[in-house]
Amino acid sequence: MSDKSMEQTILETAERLFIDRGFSLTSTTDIAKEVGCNQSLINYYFRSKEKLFQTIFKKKALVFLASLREPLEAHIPLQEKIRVMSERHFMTLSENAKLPFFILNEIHTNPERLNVVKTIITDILQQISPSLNEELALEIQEGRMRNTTLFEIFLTMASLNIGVFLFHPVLKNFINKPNDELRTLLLQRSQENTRILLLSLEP
Amino acid sequence: MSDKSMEQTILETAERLFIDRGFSLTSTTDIAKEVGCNQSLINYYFRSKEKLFQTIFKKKALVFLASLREPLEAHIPLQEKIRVMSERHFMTLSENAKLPFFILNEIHTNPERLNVVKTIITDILQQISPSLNEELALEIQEGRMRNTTLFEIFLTMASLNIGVFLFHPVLKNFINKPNDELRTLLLQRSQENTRILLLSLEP
DNA sequence: ATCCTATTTAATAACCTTATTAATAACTAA
DNA sequence: TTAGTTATTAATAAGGTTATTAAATAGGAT
Repeated sequence: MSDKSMEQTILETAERLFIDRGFSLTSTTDIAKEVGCNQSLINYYFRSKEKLFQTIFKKKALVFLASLREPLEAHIPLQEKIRVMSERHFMTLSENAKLPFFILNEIHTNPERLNVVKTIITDILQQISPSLNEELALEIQEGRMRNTTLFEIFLTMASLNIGVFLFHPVLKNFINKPNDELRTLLLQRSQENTRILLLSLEP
Repeated sequence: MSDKSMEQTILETAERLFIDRGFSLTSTTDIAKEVGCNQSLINYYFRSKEKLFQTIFKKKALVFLASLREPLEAHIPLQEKIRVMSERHFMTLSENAKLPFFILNEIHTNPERLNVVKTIITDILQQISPSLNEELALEIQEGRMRNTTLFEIFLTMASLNIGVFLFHPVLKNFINKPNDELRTLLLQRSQENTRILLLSLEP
């Protein structure tokens, strides 16, 4: 039972509850009840509910954006890079299906949280945006791609990929299929989203 | 001051606060404070916070899906119908930019709320789905459209259009432009989304 | 065993919540 | 004016929230 430290157990339980119900609907009492410990133990280890949450939020924001951090093979065409990015993006989301809503929700209820996300995104952009922008400019100039911006490409990708997971609770109710078929449908949607994204870039 | 009835004032204030902060982060005390009346007046008129909320939620769910209820000209090609739907959809969203998150959030925190939305969607589908499905089948058969489903078309449309508004708080931070330029960008995005949607249907 | 430290619990202060009750105030009709 | 509604407020019950304090317990080193 205590092969995992209490601190770790609290952290993991808090993670689960925060992601499921959000910051404001998760009380430290709930977490303690779930862990099976005294409520004050949470303050003992993490000082405050807010601090505990911040730890988790940062971590999850990183996971949420992880797919965009992974380096891309340098010598493949831009189109291929975008395909890889979109597929990776969708993959990370399938493995963390609850994150899109969680992140969006917490930013919405407390705009301060945006700073964490902003830092991560800015960081990523500094890494990849210069070279991608250059490649994009070339593709456009050579007439191999539509005149567009990295911003638009990311927005399309994010909208298509995140959409599936945000609407999941609603969609589930309109697709009366067993869970494993739903997973197949999900993978198909990754393909379809990538297809649409690339299509949108054609000149 | 009391040219509007107290009941109406409470309703409108509750509407605003609920949409901004959600059900759980809006207390009846907050509403009363904002209205400038006693907290128990809210229960006097609406019996409970829950009932007050339900009234508002139903109304807003209808608005949220209103664009899909508007009838389509019967004799235009399916492609044109889809274009009109997408543009209308985006338009309703721009006029109710906070609704996508509001609806999604409330469904998430209380899945019971899904029933309201489900009823409305089922209703809409019964109205439009048979004829659209027939037209779609024909277009596919004649090789004028890719083999797809109404479900996928709606999912793509919703993802692209709703995405813009869900990410708005984040996007605003990365576009350092004045608000009126932002509005222009928004309209452009409607065009772009429609373009992508129709592109995705080409054979 | 004892002391020391780290962990855990119990008790509680100082809030904030919603719904109910009873007491006023305002208005309306006879 | 008076009686009867309707609208509004004050007071409060019953519960929930987080953070703090002090007390209890456990484990290890001496």
